[in-house]
Amino acid sequence: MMKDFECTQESYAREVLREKGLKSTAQRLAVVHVLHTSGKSLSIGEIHDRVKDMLGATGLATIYRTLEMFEDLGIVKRLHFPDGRHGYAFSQGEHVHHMVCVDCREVFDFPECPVESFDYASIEKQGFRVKDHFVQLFGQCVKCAEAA
Amino acid sequence: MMKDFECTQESYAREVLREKGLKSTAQRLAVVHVLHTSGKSLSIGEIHDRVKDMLGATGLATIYRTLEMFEDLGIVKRLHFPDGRHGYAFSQGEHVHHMVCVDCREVFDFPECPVESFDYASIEKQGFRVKDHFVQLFGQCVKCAEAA
DNA sequence: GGGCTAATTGAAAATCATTCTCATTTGATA
DNA sequence: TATCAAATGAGAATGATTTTCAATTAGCCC
Repeated sequence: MMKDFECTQESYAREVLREKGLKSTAQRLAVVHVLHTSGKSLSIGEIHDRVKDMLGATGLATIYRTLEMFEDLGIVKRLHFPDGRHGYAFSQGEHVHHMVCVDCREVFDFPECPVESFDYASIEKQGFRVKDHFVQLFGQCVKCAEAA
Repeated sequence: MMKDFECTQESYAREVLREKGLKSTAQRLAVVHVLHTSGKSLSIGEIHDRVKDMLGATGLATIYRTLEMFEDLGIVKRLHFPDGRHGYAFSQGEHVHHMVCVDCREVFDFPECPVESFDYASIEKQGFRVKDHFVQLFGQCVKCAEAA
């Protein structure tokens, strides 16, 4: 049973999945849909709930499996919150960092990478080879600032 | 019972604790000692094991409580690994970021902050007020590169 | 369109991580 | 040294994540 909530992001996901020989299941597309339409980052539980709203009974394990796979594929980005919890946000594969409103958890992208232009000289002097980086800004968005 | 494994880092911790009216217990100082002497970041379980080696029976909950407190006090830094696990590393309060060897988990500091010099203009145009940031580099250290 | 097959899923159990509770112990202060 | 709030240990409780396995389904070939 394949629902018709198709949009650009879902087509993109289908594409990536097919390239890797993975199946475009209703559950996987629903996860993309939920993340994409929400605008803000969501917890596993929130994603699970919304997918259940769309599809009916859905296993929590499937959500975990899907998100892990999507993270590997670069379709979603896992965010680390200061309190240790995780959030997930849609991400179309480009190199983007995120700033998260600590109040409403909405996610804003910023495409300029502060680390990319950074001079690694002192680090590489120590022989450390940088392969990846994680950057995330925390703060308050306009709406939450006004509400306060 | 107060063991005598005192060093600069433990004195520093004592200081911070006293300033806040908190007690310098054997367990707390042992956590500082373990993190400081290890050089690399440790998981909660590793810290627990090493503290037990020093002090004998110690509750895991105490380790959790201590690390949370130390993080608030700026004495330890919690690291987020790509696989979702957490590591803890000693940090003497200054603004420092970390690069972590993904093989041996050793932690290296880099005091220059790539985000500090970053131009927030495009972000602040959106009204987002940045309050904090998390930056972490992943890569391979000399030793692990040579071993490979 | 129907059948085949490997990939995927749901449900529940298992595991692992974290927090809570509360009786007991201990560090700091006088 | 006595006092007392703060801190601890042990284990239970909770929460998060992973595993297992039988049942289902997407993608493919005809």
